[in-house]
Amino acid sequence: MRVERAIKETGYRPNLLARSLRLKSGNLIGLVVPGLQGRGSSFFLSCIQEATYELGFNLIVGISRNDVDIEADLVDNYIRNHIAGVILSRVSDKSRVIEILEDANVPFVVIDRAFEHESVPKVVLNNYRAGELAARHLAGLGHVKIGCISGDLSIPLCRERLNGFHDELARHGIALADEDVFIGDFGYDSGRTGVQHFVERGTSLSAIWAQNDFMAIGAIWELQSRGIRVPEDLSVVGMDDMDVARMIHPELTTIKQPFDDIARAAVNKIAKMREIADRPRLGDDEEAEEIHDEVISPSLILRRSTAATS
Amino acid sequence: MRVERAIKETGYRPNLLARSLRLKSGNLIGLVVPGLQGRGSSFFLSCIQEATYELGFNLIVGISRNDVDIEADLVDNYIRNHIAGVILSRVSDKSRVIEILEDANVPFVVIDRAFEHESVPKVVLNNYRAGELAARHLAGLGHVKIGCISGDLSIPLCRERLNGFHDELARHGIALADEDVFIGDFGYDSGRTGVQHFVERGTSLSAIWAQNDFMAIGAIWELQSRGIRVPEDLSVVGMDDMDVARMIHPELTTIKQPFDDIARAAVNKIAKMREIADRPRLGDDEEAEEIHDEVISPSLILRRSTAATS
DNA sequence: CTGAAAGCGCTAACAG
DNA sequence: CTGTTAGCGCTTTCAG
Repeated sequence: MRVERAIKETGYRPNLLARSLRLKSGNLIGLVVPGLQGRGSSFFLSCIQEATYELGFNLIVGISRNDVDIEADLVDNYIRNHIAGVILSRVSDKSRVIEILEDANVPFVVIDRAFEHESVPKVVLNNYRAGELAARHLAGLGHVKIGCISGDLSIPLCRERLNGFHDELARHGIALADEDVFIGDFGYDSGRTGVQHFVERGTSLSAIWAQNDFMAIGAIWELQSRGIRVPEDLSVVGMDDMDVARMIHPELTTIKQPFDDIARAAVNKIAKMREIADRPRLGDDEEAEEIHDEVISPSLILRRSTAATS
Repeated sequence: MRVERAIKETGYRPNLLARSLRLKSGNLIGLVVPGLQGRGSSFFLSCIQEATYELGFNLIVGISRNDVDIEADLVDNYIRNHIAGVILSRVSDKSRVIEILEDANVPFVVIDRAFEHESVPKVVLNNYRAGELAARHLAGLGHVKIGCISGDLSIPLCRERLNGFHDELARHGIALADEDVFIGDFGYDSGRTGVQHFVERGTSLSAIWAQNDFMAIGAIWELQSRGIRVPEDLSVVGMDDMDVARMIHPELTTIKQPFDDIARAAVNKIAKMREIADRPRLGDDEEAEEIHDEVISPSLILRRSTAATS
């Protein structure tokens, strides 16, 4: 009582480190991403930071640069700092971090990556639905000769997107030929290469869906520099809805990936897992508290890079 | 000796939290940025993360969203986590964080912001030189009617850029009229507004320098949508050399801000300050160990958005 | 050179 | 309800 008043009056700030040491869990949440360049990572990071801050956590950011050793090192470091939880973005199959985290009994969530067999807590976009949305939009505009610039099909996420795209086109009676699918790497340059590929093969596409905005922008760039007008001659749809989607000419029609929802869901999940771990186990029937995967829905953002066939 | 060997063999990982508590300084470096959206923050962040990682630190990222209270709260939180040092990006004049950090005796560096009177450790771009480079390039191409889309002139950094631009033009016998300087806010939209402003006033510019790439891209967008060709009718130079500079049509000639050098210099500076603080003071003549401000040089990146006057 | 002990600032458990 | 105490895991200091 007396001491409490004194605390208020002095404006006392507890030493969080000592607290974390004692509690064996601190106020730090760790994020591991392969890189910050290529994708919408910037906005995404911003959303995660906001979500962590709102829940009173600090965010540690680590970049693995697609190196599983660095990745493991980062996570090891986090654990030794008594991290409260870890958010893993697009971890590779060879990654050891999942078991490291499980061994250390640290809550974690995988985002932006669909594992096939492993059962890990995750928050993912409904990628199949993203493909469907793109296909429905293009088919609705009357296009029948449609191509896709995909990511590597060994990545489940890309496969799902392509499946959704393919299936929805089929429902409209449109076939997606293998030669009309170009495999890119999510970079701007591979969008350009994709168009080069299509043009050189002499295919007469009237619409293209690229599986992210950067490839879509690269595609538009290459089309324009070859005198092919967008959308008059060819429609292009992107994916993600990055800032740049509005900055090019014509503004890019795209499938929006709601990064803010994904970020918030991931942080909330970790907070919940930590809570459950802390709670004293009253009995085995607590098993009902199972953590479910979160699935987030994409949506179509209509701009000016698509048009109806004439 | 014996215990050391045992440590090696067991693969023992020290608890960094306990270590930090004991040492009163940990392996965390904090970064405070106003936001991650608008500017080159993504690449910049990536560089800082890399630099911190190489020196064995973890990076905490905080976003102040231009709110001085959030900013202070973030820094307070860092301090209570025994942060090893803090990198402040573009702190405002009203910011209290500087004194908070000084009171707590925590090493910090200010980047991407030139204070006028305060003497704080900082790593800054030579902004005056950036203006000079843009002016020299444009003047060298034969332009004489040249405009500038600047940032707010109450920000010293913007003033310096404009001064360098103005002075170098003057050296080429070119006057920069007040009405040919538009004040933007570093956002894409204000680049568009700037061009609208110039066009509506009926000024017949043949070249524009925008103080960042986003404004430059907005300007190009607006010019193109009004049927003004870049660079045939009007040359545009940007600043920063963001990824998007290569993604637009025509590719953007710009003044490169070497984020990687700045990031590395900032982290090194903090590491050095911490070292000095730890070192037992042998005498007052140690004052020679003064920390100097680091000044980084910009450079011109030649692409396709500028051309000689015909 | 090795080992024991103190203490960083906190919380949880226990005694008054 | 208040106050004391032990201990989180480390480093540093001081004895042996």
